[in-house]
Amino acid sequence: MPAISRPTSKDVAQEAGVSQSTVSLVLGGKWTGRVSPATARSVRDAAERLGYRPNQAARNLRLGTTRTVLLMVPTLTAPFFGPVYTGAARVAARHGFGVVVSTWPDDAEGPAESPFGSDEAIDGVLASSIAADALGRFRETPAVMLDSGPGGGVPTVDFGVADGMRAIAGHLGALGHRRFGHVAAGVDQWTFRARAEALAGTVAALPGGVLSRDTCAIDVTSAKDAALRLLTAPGPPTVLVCDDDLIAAGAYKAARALGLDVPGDLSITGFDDVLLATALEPELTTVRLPAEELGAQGMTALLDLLAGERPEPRVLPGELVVRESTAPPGEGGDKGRRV
Amino acid sequence: MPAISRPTSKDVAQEAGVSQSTVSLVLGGKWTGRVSPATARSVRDAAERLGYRPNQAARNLRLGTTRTVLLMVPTLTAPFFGPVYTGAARVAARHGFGVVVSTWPDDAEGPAESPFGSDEAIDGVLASSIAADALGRFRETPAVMLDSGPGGGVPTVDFGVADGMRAIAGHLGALGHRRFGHVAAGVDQWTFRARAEALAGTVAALPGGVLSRDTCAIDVTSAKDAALRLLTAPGPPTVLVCDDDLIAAGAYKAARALGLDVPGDLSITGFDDVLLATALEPELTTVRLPAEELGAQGMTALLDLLAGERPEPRVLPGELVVRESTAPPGEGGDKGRRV
DNA sequence: CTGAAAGCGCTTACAG
DNA sequence: CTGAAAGCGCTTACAG
Repeated sequence: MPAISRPTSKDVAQEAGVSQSTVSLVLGGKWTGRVSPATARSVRDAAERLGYRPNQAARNLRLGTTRTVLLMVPTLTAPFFGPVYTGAARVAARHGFGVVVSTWPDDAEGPAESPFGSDEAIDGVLASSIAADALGRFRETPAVMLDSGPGGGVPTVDFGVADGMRAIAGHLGALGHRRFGHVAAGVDQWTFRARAEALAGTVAALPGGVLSRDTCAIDVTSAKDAALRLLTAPGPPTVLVCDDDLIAAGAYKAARALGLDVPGDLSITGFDDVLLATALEPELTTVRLPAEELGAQGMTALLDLLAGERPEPRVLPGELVVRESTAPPGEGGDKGRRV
Repeated sequence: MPAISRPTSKDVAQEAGVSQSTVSLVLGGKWTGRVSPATARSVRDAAERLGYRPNQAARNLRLGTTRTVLLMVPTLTAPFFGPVYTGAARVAARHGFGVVVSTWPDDAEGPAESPFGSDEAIDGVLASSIAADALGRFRETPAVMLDSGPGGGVPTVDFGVADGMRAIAGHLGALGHRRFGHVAAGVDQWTFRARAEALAGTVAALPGGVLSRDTCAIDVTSAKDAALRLLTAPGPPTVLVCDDDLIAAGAYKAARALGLDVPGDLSITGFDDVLLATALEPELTTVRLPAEELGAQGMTALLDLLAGERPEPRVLPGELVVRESTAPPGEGGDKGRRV
């Protein structure tokens, strides 16, 4: 029950002294060569005067569209996806589109149990952090893949994670580190495979470089356990390269549990640069991934696709952010240890 | 462009051998006494067979609704609002509603510059963490206030923050603390006023209880500075009660900067229980606020309101979560200090 | 250059 | 108990 009934295109037509068709043509931007400039101007003035806003429901009904886009993400709880949604919703709103969110139905229950209205009618989908061939029933729907790697015959927007990881490894190598431990996310996604590969490559190219690896779930406790295993193995690493900031938080805990000072005894790096990175002590050296930009660029690409264009693949570079959790190896000795 | 044109109510009518009206009546749940049970059954079977889903655009046009609800929050960057949105969107989707998000236009620019489509047509608004009299142009729109305190003549859903704060202060008092420092959010919201009041009341009731207070923005750096001021004043507190978890992270930094062990030399508490709380070392004693539940209950209330009911005010209790950041005062002495 | 008309898919009086 | 018809507000051939 809207407070006051809004003006319709009919009202605008009457106010401007023209027909509804003319109003639609002018306001829809399809008037050049079909309506005189003077008439167009008076229609626009009338619309402005009345505060006219087209009724989307009527528009959608007529056009057979929904002006709704579905954003699918692996999980809602990771701090990473909030900004992705924000970015996507911001550009969507600018074009009169809404965004609904759904998680990938790997929760065993299957699509039917998906908490959100994923079976509602949509015009397109933004699929984040998933393999292109997992699109499933959205195969038929215009789609853009986010953070899922190139290929798959679908437009993509990705982060330059390999470059980001090389920047981290390079920074660490320059500091003098040779013994690397990789606390890897045990999640089968392109982004983590790319990180692992880039790290392995860079360490292998380093004279005397050695890399050990352990895998964990993306939560603090699991990460701490994995870090502990790496740190207590013979010939332990002098740096723990973590697949994301949350995992790095777990690595901090492992370090403290072993009485290791960060970065004196052990350097630690993250990935993503979420809020947590500066809340930790010492503040975390990490790679900033422009998550909001990912959502925004993804939505832009999807809108282009819907308009019949063929958007080019895009790569958003990450940025190495050096803070206080990295230092030359062994510098700290035992002085920073706590009992 | 949907892959295949979806079946309409006309198709269902034909399949069931009845009229479109009957289909609408049956599927709309308004058939009792107007359609025979046998007919109703056959309509439902036909709809099922065809996989019929009503066209929302047509429905909205006919009914004059939008099936869209606006969620307004103070800021999108705080980790607290993600779950609120999730909870709201979950119950909204169950009723065929969408949720759009907008932030309060305190960004100087005013409503016109609001990033989201806040001037799009909506059926109702969920207003979070704001004074009821700040509803502005949504005064006319059905609204539910979230986390904004009771009163204002609008249905409300709130957290039991006063009780939560009393639980924290009680826990601390039982541990033996008497000198309290309050690192308060310098934000004029009901929830923070309620926290301050509850803390002051509980400390005042404690024999020998004394309370100092300093104010900060809700970010780590500002919180660290405020904590530092409290800690370096004469007769410093033995515990820092922080208005939220992020502020507590700042307090941790202040403690480390001063060489104070947590909780040996100084206890610290937070509020909210976001992800950060367990990522910190030591893990944070805090009050868990059911943010997702706030969104869900708020949306339920709004849907009730839209259905013509008058939802009762609701209060969602917080839960004290005791972790490792609190201990009896002075226990640590100087042993935990770092140089 | 402009207008009259059809129709998108619903829901709801209204008539029977 | 059931159906024919109107109309929500748009956009787009079509006619002039």
